[in-house]
Amino acid sequence: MTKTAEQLKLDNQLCFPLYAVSRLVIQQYKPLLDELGITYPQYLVLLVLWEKEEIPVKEISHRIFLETNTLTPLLKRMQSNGIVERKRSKTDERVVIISLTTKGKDLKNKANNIPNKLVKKLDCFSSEEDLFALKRILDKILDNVENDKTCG
Amino acid sequence: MTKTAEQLKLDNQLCFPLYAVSRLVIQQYKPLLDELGITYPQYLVLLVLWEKEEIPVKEISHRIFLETNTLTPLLKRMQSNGIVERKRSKTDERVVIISLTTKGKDLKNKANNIPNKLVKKLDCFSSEEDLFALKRILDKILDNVENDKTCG
DNA sequence: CACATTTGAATCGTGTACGATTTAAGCTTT
DNA sequence: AAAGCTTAAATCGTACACGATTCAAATGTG
Repeated sequence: MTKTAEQLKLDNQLCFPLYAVSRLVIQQYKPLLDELGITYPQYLVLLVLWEKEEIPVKEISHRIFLETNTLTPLLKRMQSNGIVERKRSKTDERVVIISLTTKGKDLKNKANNIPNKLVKKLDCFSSEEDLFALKRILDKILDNVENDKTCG
Repeated sequence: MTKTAEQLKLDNQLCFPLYAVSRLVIQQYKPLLDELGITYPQYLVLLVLWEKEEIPVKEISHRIFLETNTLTPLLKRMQSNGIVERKRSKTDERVVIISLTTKGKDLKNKANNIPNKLVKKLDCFSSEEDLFALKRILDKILDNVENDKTCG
């Protein structure tokens, strides 16, 4: 088989396992997040807000790499579920500031044990060593994406 | 900061970079796949079909880890774009067999250079060494998922 | 052979993703 | 200060994802 034909085999693809494992891990989160009444992308928003209670949509977008056209409806759903509030900035009317409600803050306590539970679930599929290596490589890629905008 | 609080910081999550990088890589594919008139999940289906021209939906599902409720509409779109055909199996009326049209087969030639182009794009973000390690770890995880169904 | 169970697709509902466009507010430049 | 450019969200359209349910065809069991 030629080299290009070889490369077109599913097993030789890099993106495919990345995509498959990403979805797999999110599925592992599902039952835990169901208890909090949130989805995985909503969980990411909360991770950001638990670090900084008030933040513009744009900054959330930048932090978790999701466009505003994904975030706007997502944040509206979180608002109607009583988790966050949306208000216009007084200094710049274009900016929408997202903040946590009391309910949103309280969810942090309920989420405390999620990381540990996840690690336990993932232990079934991989060694801790590999998971560390995985995180290191992925973080490096994201760093490069952030800093090196010349090649994209 | 306590250990659990520390774990709830975005930067300490494993799944987040996995999810972000997965979407990032799929975005790198986009302009290349646009030329073929297909999406990334459709490309995965084609990778399977280029290896084996006739295959039941169930087997595609098993191969690329997507449920039939995702595949059915996706395959119908591919059918209406003239890339695949769908027909019921004669020996088992429940089974739908997917096969390539001439157009679907021809797309393989157009796709020949995609893997190389992708590697070049990803070189901007990561060393080849890291990409190899990444693939090795992810493949191992998928292997374990396939073989070890006791812990899920 | 009737009946319960299993199985492969399809259907339904909700929630992302994201390119492209629009809208409104701020900024710039003359 | 008006015209033009930029920017932050929102809107629109298309395509996934996936849990839950449905439906029909196959299979297994008494």
